[in-house]
Amino acid sequence: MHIVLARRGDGGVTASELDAAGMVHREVDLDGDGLFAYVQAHEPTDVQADAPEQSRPRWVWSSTAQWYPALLAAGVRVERCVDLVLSRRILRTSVLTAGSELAREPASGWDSTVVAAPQASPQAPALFDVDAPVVAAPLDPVREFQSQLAAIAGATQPGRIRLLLAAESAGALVAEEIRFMGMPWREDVHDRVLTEALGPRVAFGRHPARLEALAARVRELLDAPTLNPDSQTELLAALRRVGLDVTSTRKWELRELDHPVIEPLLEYKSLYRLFTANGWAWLEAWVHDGRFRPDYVVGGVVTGRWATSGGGALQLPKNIRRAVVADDGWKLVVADASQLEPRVLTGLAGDRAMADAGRGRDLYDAVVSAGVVASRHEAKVAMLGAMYGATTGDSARLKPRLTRAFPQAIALVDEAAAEGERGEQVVSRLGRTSPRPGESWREVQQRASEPGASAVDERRARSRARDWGRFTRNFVVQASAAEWALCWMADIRLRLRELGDGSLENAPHLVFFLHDEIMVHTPEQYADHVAEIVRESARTAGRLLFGTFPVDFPLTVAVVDTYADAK
DNA sequence: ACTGTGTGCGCG
DNA sequence: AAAGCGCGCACACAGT
Repeated sequence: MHIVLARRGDGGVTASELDAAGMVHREVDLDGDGLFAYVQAHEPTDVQADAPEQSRPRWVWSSTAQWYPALLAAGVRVERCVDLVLSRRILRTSVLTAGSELAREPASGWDSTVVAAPQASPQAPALFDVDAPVVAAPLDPVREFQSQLAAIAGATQPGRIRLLLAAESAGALVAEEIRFMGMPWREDVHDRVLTEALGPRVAFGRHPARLEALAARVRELLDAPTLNPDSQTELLAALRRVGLDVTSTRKWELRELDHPVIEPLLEYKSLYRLFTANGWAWLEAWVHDGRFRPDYVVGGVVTGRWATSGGGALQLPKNIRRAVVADDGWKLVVADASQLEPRVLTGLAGDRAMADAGRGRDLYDAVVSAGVVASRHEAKVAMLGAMYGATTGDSARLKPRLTRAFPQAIALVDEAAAEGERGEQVVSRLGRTSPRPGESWREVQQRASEPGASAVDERRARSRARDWGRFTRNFVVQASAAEWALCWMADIRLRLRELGDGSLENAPHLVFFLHDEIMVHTPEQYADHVAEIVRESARTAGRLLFGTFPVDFPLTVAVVDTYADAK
């Protein structure tokens, strides 16, 4: 059953209970507290956990980021939802629903809705702020949902798009639950890591001693007493002045140089990065009461990957992962999918040879064993290059061998690239569709095809076309991998509810997600069970995306006290 | 003082 | 080796 929640002008909420055809058969008016009680009453409890499917509601709301934090703060979890804003974005851009009224209607408030995440004080999510309009225009979520149902029903492959929307919405629930619970973060450990590397903390605006010492050493060795080593321009000039033939200050270029300044300079850059990106300022801004609360943006990347806004949760450097420590009596279960993208490509292409090669073992080792390339490193470079569209170097050189060994898989990405070069859209496994190239792209292509086109015009057009082709080549794989990860995580979330008392606070719950990796914070006694769930959910995700096609998705699973020990 | 762009580097 | 995909963030610097 679907229940649509809508805020009324008077600050209350109307719950519209829909029948199987999507028509309203009952409306209930609720105030703030009444909403919590109403939602709680409709959620399956432990006792009803195996109640029939129909009895479990799917909450339909404008956006999960808008509605769910207050429910969580009130102690109410929901099992399933429809996030209308996220769903609409998919439906309006997918080629599977391109013919629907929803896709053809002009943009409305539903498209411009800013899905504001609760900010400022994440540990105390605001309860319903009745004065804050959810959206600018009065939008009717019942009507919107019905319109989306119609679009799905008319889709060329409704099952796929339906699964995608369910996964996207489940992801939105996970993102809010992660934000609500937070990732366990030991401020004292983080401080120790920083102090060991940089020296003791100093006042705001100053640089720690170790950083200052390295900067002084660099100035001395470059004979540049006023050099600001953070200035790329100044640094490049100073390096050239001492006779170093460099074109940039990137570390992989510096690393190749033979000069006494290189070592302290590289160390300076590394420590400076730690200091600015994940130093004490970051700690103060993002960690409170022993929890880091990532600010995920679900579907924030065109491919459907999550993005973050602030906090940099997707870029936590390895050297500070020591600060992620399970609570006393708890464990972290960290799992990542091994070689997710090439395995997803295997499923997309239905490439039996590749599926057989990778079954139950490291895929890159398998490519070596098959005699395709000589080393694991080569296998990895060749595979990634094929998916990213490498044109030079070892990767491009090895590609023909990969093509001979796995013709179907390589043909799939080559075809995606060719479609992109023609300005066409490409589609993920479940229906997420790449954007059309922009106006300027089309103009460049158009100009090159006209009679008076110059060689420069043609070269530019070819170059831009190839650029876009590399994007669409990667899109089909990355977007489908993101779908696998969403299905994986959504299934983990549902299974975890069956452990412990089913609450978030006292039972295993997700605390981190990173493209192909998840982390569960769990009471110690459930850790092994959680590890098993995580593996089982990977099998489920594979079946959801690829049915009976025998591609498997092995995981690396670690039960640890600190994230740093996970790999 | 504010905004946009380029550079560099962290992650997958 | 550091190119071939997708990001966010911090800083320097140039424009206003």
